[in-house]
Amino acid sequence: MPTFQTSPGMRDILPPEAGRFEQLVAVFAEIVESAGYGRLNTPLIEDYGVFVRIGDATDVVSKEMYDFTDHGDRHVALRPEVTASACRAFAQHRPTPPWKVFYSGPNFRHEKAQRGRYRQFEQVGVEVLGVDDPLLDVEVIALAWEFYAALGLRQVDLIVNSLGEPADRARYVAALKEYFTAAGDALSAASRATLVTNPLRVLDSKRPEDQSLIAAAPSIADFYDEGASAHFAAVCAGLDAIGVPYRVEPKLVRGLDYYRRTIFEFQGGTFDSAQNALGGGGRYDGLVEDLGGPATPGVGFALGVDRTVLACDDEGVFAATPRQLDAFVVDVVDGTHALALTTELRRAGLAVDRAFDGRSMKAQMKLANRSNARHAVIVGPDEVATDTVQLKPLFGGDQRTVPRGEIAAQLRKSTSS
RNA sequence: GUGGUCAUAGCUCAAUAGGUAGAGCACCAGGUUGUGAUCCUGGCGGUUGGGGGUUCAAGUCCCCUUGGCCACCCCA
Repeated sequence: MPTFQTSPGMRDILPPEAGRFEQLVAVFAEIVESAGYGRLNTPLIEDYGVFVRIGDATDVVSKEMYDFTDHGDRHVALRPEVTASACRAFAQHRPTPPWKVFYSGPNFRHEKAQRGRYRQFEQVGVEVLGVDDPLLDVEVIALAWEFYAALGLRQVDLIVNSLGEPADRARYVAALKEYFTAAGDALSAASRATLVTNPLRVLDSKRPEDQSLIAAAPSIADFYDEGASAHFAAVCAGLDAIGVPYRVEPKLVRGLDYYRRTIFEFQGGTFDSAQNALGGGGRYDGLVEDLGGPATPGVGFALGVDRTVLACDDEGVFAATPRQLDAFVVDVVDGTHALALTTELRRAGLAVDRAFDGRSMKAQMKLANRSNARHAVIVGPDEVATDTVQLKPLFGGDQRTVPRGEIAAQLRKSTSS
């Protein structure tokens, strides 16, 4: 048993899996950069207060924050998400809107881990600040949609809803409170507690005894004012126009307090568990202001990379693909010829590996095979004497003798063909 | 944080009612001295997650502990 192992909920991601994560982020970056989004890097550690705006009543803040007091006696926290940081950055630097940014990186939540749910988890996401247009909501949703499609995922469901304007939401919350309170003991004890702290979240209860009550609960759709109603209608019409399939779910609420109007969530169809959300987002028009900036509309999403990768596994898409090597140098003389050859070939722009420790030819050939290189470049006493190398294709084809000076050119030729 | 469940070689798993731990894969080395992916042979490899207890004897029973998984809480 090793003396040390990863902390609970933390994990190592080994090659080639870590490379796969990297590639996934690259796919995401390509899509959003092509749409005019620029990368934003914010600190992993922020003032605790930045994240409190996510919602005092949410567990994310009340009990799952990785917070501590630093040596300067500042109350800080590891970020549980990036949206609040992005808004803080906007308020601090005041870039000219519209400000379209994307990010990727780790976030932290101190909660009990499960598969696809770690204390340190990766997210990719976008945020746009300074635009009220519902067509932007559509663009943002479409980017996430295209991302899943680019990975090859097919079983992803898009759920959308609107929480209305703050006043609508307040009236709805009041109505919900009244409705569930009237239900009395018919509502589970746990949900009755939730009703006090965060009434909207009662709709998210998965307790069987609550389901019929939830189904008959008032619908947010009946509380929109004209503006919110028009905004949401425009979002739906936009999605229709570009052929992004979605389902309107009036009972969809999201956990964070800052959401206003449009909210959406992507669910993985292959997950046979409650942990089926791949990502989600929405509008958070008041957040920048809450963080001390000017009143600024905002919309964005965050997608969980860990679960997305699991979804890819389930659907058998986006497999890890290690770098294809051009050649593997086998030196059965003393290893120094491999040193010279790998250096020369790498300088020539080729991807090349070799063996060490003076292993037998058979062992080196096994390594060459395992490396998945296209060719083995073999150097033995005979080759040294004649200033040549053996070039052996590892995926079929005849081995041939190549003058030492031509190996780079030969390799490049067979690589490009 | 609560509950359930599991934990044996690097990996996937075996081991009758408690009786001194096995296989496959992987890895390494050979198969008449320069060539891999197949095949054959051999080898390395575990104080059965850790600690304590019951017993003549524990991988197998009990307690504690650590971690995974599942559900809940909550959330991406």
